[in-house]
Amino acid sequence: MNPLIEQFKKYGYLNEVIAAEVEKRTRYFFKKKGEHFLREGQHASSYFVLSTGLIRAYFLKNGREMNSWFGEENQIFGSILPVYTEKPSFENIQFLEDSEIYAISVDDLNELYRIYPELNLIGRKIAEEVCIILEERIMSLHTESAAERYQSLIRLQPNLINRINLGHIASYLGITQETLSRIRR
Amino acid sequence: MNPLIEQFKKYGYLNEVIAAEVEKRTRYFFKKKGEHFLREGQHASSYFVLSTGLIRAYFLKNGREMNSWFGEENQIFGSILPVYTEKPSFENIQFLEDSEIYAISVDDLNELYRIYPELNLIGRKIAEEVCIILEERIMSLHTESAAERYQSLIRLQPNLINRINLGHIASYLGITQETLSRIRR
DNA sequence: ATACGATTTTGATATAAGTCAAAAAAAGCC
DNA sequence: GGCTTTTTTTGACTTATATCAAAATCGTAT
Repeated sequence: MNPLIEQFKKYGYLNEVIAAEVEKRTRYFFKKKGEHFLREGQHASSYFVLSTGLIRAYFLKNGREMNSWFGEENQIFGSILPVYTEKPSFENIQFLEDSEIYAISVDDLNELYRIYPELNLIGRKIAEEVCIILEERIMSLHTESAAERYQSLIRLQPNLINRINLGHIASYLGITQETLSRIRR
Repeated sequence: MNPLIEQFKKYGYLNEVIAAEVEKRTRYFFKKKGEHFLREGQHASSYFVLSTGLIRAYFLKNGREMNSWFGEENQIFGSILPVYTEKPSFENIQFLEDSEIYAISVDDLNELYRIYPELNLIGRKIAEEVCIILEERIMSLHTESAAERYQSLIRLQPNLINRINLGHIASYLGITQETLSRIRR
């Protein structure tokens, strides 16, 4: 069973017919560290899962890269704007380690939502969970100091600290690398 | 047709049977300015729509109130945590003007999702739209200065500026009232 | 119109975090 | 192992925003 289907099953019952249809539309990729999966401006996008690897989403602000999120193994994710709307992505998705990805395109998924309406339960649950995660990030940015945001990241994604360099983490937290270095000390 | 059903219909097709079931479970409230609709710690919650009025969601941080969002007429909203999970709300919802509300409880809604699985399409679309709005707020908090966040608020919810006092807006932006006063000048 | 409470503005000073430059440390590479 | 490149830390100084206190303005009821 592919890891994408495994993730779907966490959110609700997926019968064998639909699972087979998802299987048929799942694409596997192997990507080297540094390669991109999605570029700013693209419309085509997917939900995807890493069976191994690490990923970051970033965008450009005044010519500088800023990280918007990181993804580890066995989580389902996608770029919100192109997955949930017709609008192009404003973010880029890049691999920080060699990675294996299982992905289903938005077009294929929308077709399945249409043919098998009961799949919308899983789609709803996923979007609802994304809301929870986004709200937690909003709270962190809204109410916490730089040092507190760093603590929150450690609490929510403890592995990241050892896999990602300081500059990437600082830009995710919305502070400079120098400030983060001072916080850590 | 009640305003809650009108909102649902924006997100997808709602047949007459389901519309009637929603109608049956919709509750109408009239609330005076200053009254609360939801208190921190409550589990019971709802999706709701104001036909007239204005609402704020706030929480306590170090004994101070901070506003997390504002709601105007003819938008659907709810408190994310109690609506999308079993967890109690960390926020309070209070009316800033006399308001008329049409609400459906999470329990009733979940029952309808179960009986009429096709309703999950609308539920998915709503949650997906919430994600878009939350992501926009994250971008604002993550990348913008206080003055830029104020501009973003004016762009996204231009009416609020005239209906809500400075202190409330400042706390929503994550700055002090004094700073906002200086930005405005 | 007047007086009261609520809201907004102003001023002086303090603090958190940013910037720029350079040094130190760590990771890759032949 | 020594050399290069990348990453992290340190230092000096600047800027954005917070804090505390007080004054000014606005809104509303009498």
